[in-house]
Amino acid sequence: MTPAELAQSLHAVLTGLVAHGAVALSAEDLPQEIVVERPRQREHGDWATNVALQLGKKAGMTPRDLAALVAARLAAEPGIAKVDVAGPGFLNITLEAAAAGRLAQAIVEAGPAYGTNDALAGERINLEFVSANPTGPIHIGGARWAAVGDSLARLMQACGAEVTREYYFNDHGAQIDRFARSLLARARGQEAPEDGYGGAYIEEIASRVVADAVAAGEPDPTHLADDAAQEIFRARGVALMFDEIKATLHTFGVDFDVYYHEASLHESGAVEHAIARLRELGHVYESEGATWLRTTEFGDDKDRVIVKSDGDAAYIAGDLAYYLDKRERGFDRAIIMLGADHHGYIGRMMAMCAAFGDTPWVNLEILIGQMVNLVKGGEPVRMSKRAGTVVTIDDLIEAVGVDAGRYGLARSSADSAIDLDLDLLASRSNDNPVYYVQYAHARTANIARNAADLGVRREDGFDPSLLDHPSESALLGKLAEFPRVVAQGAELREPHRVARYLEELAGVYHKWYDQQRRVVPFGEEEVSDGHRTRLWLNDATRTVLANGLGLLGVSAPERM
RNA sequence: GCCCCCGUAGCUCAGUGGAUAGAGCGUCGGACUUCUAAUCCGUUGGUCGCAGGUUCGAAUCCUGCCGGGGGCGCCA
Repeated sequence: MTPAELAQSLHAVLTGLVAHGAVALSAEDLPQEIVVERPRQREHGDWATNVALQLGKKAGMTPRDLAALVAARLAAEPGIAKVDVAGPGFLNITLEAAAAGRLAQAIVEAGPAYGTNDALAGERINLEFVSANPTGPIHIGGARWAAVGDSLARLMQACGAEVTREYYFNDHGAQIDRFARSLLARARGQEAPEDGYGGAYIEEIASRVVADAVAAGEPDPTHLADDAAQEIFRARGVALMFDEIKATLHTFGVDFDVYYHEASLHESGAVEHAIARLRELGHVYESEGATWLRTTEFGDDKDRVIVKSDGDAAYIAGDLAYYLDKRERGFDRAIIMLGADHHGYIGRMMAMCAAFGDTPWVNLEILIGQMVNLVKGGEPVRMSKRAGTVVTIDDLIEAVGVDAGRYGLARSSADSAIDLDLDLLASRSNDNPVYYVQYAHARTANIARNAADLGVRREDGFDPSLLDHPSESALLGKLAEFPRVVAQGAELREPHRVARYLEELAGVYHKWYDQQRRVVPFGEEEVSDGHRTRLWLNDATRTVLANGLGLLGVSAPERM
């Protein structure tokens, strides 16, 4: 019996009480979703609900009296051992071992589907993340969005959404020009320009641009006039840099469905189209030689220039066009993940969304994630793109591997700035919780192998009433929480909840392993239903660990 | 000045109104002749930044302060 099933039973009981006039409430007063949770104290039972506390006042009775009414009826339901009223009016529910234990079989049979739901079924979501400019390798901050964004996409897919992962590829504008000038200068053996980029990768890309051009039978671009040379370095350099970024992300387990070129918005007329649309809607005006969007009408602090007085589109014009394009491509919801340094854009972006007639925070959602600070030897690491002292995803992968890197970045709330201790991560010690979780999975796999060798087969028997040890009850309860974690993680856009849950699950599993060790028969012992049933439980745990790690894009090793 | 995020154990961090606030690491001490000790058990550890408010109940919601981080361009 799962918490969701209990919630249904509770709802049925309450509906019955209302129908019989035992409680002065109408059916609409009942909460849509009755919260059934694990009580903190295990001795309080398997599950608890505060529903009587919530409804007591509305029903004109004390929460305890209401709880007592519910308890009497709920206790009569099959599979429920007892229902207690505690404290101010909590209902503490204890299940019969068999009712709790059947979950093990249900999980194994559901396999990869266990934990999924259809809360977002039919919803088309465009999730834009990373979107780092191709002027250098992706640094540690971008790595955080790669890990968190990809996991969020997986979570929303687990809830039935159709998710498109999108990377907005800025190949247009002043930063790209600086990048091209930096490449050219380096190729000519000159100092990087004042506002340019430094670092070894500039040298590498610059020499590859020259080599590629020569190999293609073109003249050495270093010898061309500045403008022509710079254009070659821009086009080829951006392409090379972007290929590297894609390859790195792929190694990191993150692949995008769409790489959207900013330049294409300007070339295709999408920008003019968006501006024309806004003009039609009456939100555009001309002033001081520039074209403005009246964002203040929709809550922004000031109006925004969309076409500068020199006739060039302002950066936000690209955002306007891009958002409209996403909507016209059929997405119900555009979600954009940005770093904390971009939070100031939220106001204008939401105003822009409203100006198009859409609903802010429904059709457009902006997630802000805080910074990643690096610590090495107890000292903060200063990063500088110009000096080339940037810690990149590649550095991270090299130091700790993909699994530890992704897990380390995804296990903290994006609302918190995190300190990544490079020494700790690089030490490859078991301080890293990813090993704790992965080891639990490897252990389940190992037990399954041993069981198979000794003739313990799931299909030969399953008796859930045998799962009556406290550590088994704890493990079953934790397994039952998984679907709720998935649903909440997706709804709140907080993949870190999955990681935290897995750490808890691994903990109760390791404890069970330590206290039971009875999946495989010892010595002359005959294989019994006890062994088989515990194998079901072992394999159910394995299923959930694998499903959870899958949501984080972290591997679930069979052996460690 | 205005806006956003954070402030919870020595450290890194969980905890979207519920019961005695948790985990890992760290300290100290235990457990491998049987399925992986990358594990487990015990021990140590807290004015949840401060002050008010909301209510049956606040780490959680509201207001004000304090401290840390980030941001407030006809840059991209």
